Amino acid sequence: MRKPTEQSAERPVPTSADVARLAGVSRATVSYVLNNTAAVRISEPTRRRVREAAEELGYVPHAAARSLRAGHSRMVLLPTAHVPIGPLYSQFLNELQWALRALDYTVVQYGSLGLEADEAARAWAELRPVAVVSLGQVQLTPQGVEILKRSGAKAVITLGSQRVEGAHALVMDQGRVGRVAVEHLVERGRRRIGVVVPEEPGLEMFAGPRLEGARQAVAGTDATVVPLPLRYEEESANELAGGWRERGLDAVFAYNDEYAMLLMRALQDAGISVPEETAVVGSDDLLLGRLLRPRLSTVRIDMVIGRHLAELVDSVVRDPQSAPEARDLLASRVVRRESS
Amino acid sequence: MRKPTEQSAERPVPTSADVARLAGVSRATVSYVLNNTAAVRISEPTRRRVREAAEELGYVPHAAARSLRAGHSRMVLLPTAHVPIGPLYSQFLNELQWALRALDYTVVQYGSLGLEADEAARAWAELRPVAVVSLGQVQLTPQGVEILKRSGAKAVITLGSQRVEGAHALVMDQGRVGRVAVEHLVERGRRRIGVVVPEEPGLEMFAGPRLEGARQAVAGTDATVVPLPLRYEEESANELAGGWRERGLDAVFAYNDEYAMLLMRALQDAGISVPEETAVVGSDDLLLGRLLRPRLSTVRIDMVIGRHLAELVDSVVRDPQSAPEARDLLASRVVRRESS
DNA sequence: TTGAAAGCGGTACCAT
DNA sequence: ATGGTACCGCTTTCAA
Repeated sequence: MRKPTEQSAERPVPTSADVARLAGVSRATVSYVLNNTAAVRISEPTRRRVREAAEELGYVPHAAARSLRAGHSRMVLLPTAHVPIGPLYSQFLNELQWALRALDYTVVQYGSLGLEADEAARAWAELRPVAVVSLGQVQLTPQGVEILKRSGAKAVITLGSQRVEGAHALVMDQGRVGRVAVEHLVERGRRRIGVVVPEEPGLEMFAGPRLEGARQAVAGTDATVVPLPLRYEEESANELAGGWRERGLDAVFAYNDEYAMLLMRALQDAGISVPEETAVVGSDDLLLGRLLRPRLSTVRIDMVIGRHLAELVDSVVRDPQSAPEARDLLASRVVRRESS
Repeated sequence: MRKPTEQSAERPVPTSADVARLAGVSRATVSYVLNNTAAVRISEPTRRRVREAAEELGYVPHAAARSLRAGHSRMVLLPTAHVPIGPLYSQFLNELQWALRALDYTVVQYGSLGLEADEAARAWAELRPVAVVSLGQVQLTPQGVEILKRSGAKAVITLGSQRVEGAHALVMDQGRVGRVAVEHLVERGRRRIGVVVPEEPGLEMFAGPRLEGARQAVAGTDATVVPLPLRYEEESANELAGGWRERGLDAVFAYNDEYAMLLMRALQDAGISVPEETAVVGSDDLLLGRLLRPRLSTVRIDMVIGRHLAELVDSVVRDPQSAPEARDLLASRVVRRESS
């Protein structure tokens, strides 16, 4: 039985030298044993003594020292910021982390909320990650990319709507979400189509392209698109629903299912029938949307596969020239239910 | 104009020695200037030359080397895993990160999905964080805590239902959520009270205590509690609703608002009126719950303030004895709407 | 005001 | 089969 933890506060952190001393060998040997270095043969008894010494001391290698010596790390840095993320996104994030760990990378999310683009890039660069995968929550500039690469990052990959010079871009064509939604509404005979644009910060990078896609969908038809600012609050939705008839709208693409549910309720409370008077389409295919009456039509988004992206990261790390500069990885299709 | 990025792949990462050479000074001087070391006076012209050289080379200090030399880091590690997190949680997380950064800590989330408890603790320990704040998504054992402390972590703080020996515990009394919900139902005259227990993995640590709290609420009354396993799928909810009358239940605490919405819809589809025949209470006070008819009653949970926790982390780091060992930081109260 | 040099904790080359 | 040792990038005495 050992003394309680208060004492351990004083006890210095054990190093490989401590392990070596206890095992009666050199630091080199400790390193060989604990890393199973293939190029060198260590006798079984020695191996055991080293392992036991390490165990006894509670030795854990110092990642910083290791990567300092090695001249590189296997850290993949994922910048994060406050974006109201849905199940799609968080599932993807977990897939990605899992897949990267399987490839022996250390995955670290770096909360970068409130940092300026280049300031953030410097902060990341200090950690000398071998790769940075920006999920598009934090804006990355060409200078930022340059800083990272100068600091040894082999791969800088952006996953978002817009491309950044110097970075590998996985274009998630958010515009397509808006386009298929509105194409669907046009096919259903709708002509005056509202498109909800959330006012919450952090959503612009999704909302803008979706609105743009909606506009593309009506180009060459006699339908028109009307942007509809909306806060995610009942009051805001009621206000919007209040002036609905004056705007003469007969359909709305509501950004996503949550905004759609909010707006649909407000419309119904204002006496506007769905889908007869106004059709409603959301996106993300949330389970909750299926519980409404009428059931909510939605755009189902198939996110990039995490494993796929992990492999891309790995291949770019191994050979920066290897991978294509840009790809589109966002399949979207409408799931019609009852609200459209 | 510089050459495109392909070349920079070859260019070695600039070090403080490179800056020193370019500025025509020693590495020591570079360090003094860039860190604004107060104990030493450097002439203004020299400072300028150093700064310009650093700028020109795109120099970014190497965090690992710095903390290796310093013997400590200011990294706070937050283990994360796949828990379907709501807006409450993610807001809290962002508050915490923001507050810690304001206190000059580097906050890093470490995705630990699928790692065993002690395996995870070792992985974290390799990074030599000065503090680990476990949000309860990854189980921490006393051995894990010991490993971390031996590796120099000044503060190991757990935020969860159960306490771990050696760690500072911020007890989030999930039991209380179940207790107030069921107390409310008892007060409203209900006697056979179902408690939804989600079958999704990762939720046990919330679901268990909530059920336990529900049991406490009926102790000493003539009401009873019935655990109801439920998957977050329509089919599962319909099954549960199908056998509802045979169970003779007149109320249900549905774990949270999402499960509540799912179940309430299934109950209504099965011809069971809410709240007349069965009362329903969720938790988290989601906006969407207010859109249903009847409006969903819920338990509003006031999470710990991020800034508060950040200050606790800081004070424990500065003096491990300073802070109280445990506190309860989860206020919960029922918001009655129409479903109960 | 500035520089030389030691040392943080590992790893890997070169001897032995 | 093992040990000695240089070195990774940076900070910080101590001397000049």
